[in-house]
Amino acid sequence: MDKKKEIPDIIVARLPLYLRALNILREKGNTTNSKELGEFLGFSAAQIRKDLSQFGEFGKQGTGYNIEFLSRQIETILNIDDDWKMILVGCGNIGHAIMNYSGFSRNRFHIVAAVDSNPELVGKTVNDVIGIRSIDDLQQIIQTEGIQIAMLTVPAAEAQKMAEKLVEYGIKGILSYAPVLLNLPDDIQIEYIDPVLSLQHITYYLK
Amino acid sequence: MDKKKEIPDIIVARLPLYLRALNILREKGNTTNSKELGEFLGFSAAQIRKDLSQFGEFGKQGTGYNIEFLSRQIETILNIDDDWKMILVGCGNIGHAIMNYSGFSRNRFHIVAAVDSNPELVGKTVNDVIGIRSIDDLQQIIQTEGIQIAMLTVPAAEAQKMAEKLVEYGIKGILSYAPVLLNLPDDIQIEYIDPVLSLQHITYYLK
DNA sequence: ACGTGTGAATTTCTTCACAGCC
DNA sequence: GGCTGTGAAGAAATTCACACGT
Repeated sequence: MDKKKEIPDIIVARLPLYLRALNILREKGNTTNSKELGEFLGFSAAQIRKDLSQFGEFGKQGTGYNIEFLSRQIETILNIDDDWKMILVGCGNIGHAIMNYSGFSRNRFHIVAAVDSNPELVGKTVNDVIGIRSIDDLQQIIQTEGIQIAMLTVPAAEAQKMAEKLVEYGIKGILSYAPVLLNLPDDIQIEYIDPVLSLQHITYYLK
Repeated sequence: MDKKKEIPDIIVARLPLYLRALNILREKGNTTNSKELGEFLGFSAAQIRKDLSQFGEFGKQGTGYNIEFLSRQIETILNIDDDWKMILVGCGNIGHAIMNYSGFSRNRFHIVAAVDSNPELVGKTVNDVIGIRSIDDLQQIIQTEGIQIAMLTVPAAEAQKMAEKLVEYGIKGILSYAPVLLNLPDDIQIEYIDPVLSLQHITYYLK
């Protein structure tokens, strides 16, 4: 969020979509172009070109973009050309679903630890891999494993306090499933997932 | 998406956030103002006023906004002043977590049916309320219950085909958890939830 | 005095259109 | 001929700043 802030966040947010499109287009050949990519994603060809040009010159006139090459470039830009360790904080319903979801590790995001404050859950193993540990071990886990990303699935009332602890222990990015706006230092990256907000957005257009 | 389209979608998308903030500010008094609301959400006071002014004059000079009144107004605008029925399509991990999540019905979004194509799941009851039914009953369920919203949690490869069926049977809004862009008629409202995209956005700013 | 609602100014984002290279 | 990368133009979103009602 420093030298990086030159590039508008709205553009950064589209890069993961480009990547996803490329992963599908890859099956149909080894090059693509801004028109095809745009049609696939519902953006204009010009926007695709402008966006990508912020980061370099990845295409060739007359030819378009080499899919493999462009994918690699975007992965590098997004810092996802290497593995990330994550900790899951809160092992209720959502937490369990997350532990059982293979999509994270398929994309190089690995849940290496899970904690919960409920003593009844501590010690249980989910998915043959992740053993739920006590929240008292939080600091130690984060620091010995060198974890930078947390997924927060605790009740709304506890989210702020827990997020502050995570930051204190060294977490730099939080994906929060709790329906509350977290108030944290500016250098902490936060993303929210709240399906109720999405539904409320949908219903505006219904009826 | 018709007469409504006068108002930019980017503004509509903020209304649910305003509502969420009001629900919390409610505990501290019965009026608020654009400055307080803005600080709470990280928006400018001017933006809050501009946004709300698109829909009416909800505030009073010198006083601000009555929280109860404003909440009701926003609920009406978003069409969430009444209950909505939803169907859950796909009862795997995410589907199960959704059935067990009370946040939907707390916000007047009720899962009234759940279907899956896996015969082993059909007949099972989750959360004492929802019995999983066969995907063959999809059309009949949607039409007899008059359901307009679906939550789609099937594998990526099946999402497009399933979404088309849902639309054919009368669904108007889809909240999709599948990591694929759905290609559907313009009058169908779609929102996506994909935590991997959120993580890839976070990592851009890390390291 | 306080704080809304709103035109006007400003900033940001998107599209246009074309020179230049494959 | 096809398609990129990019200044310039255009559109959209945000902020400013203030008249006006309470």
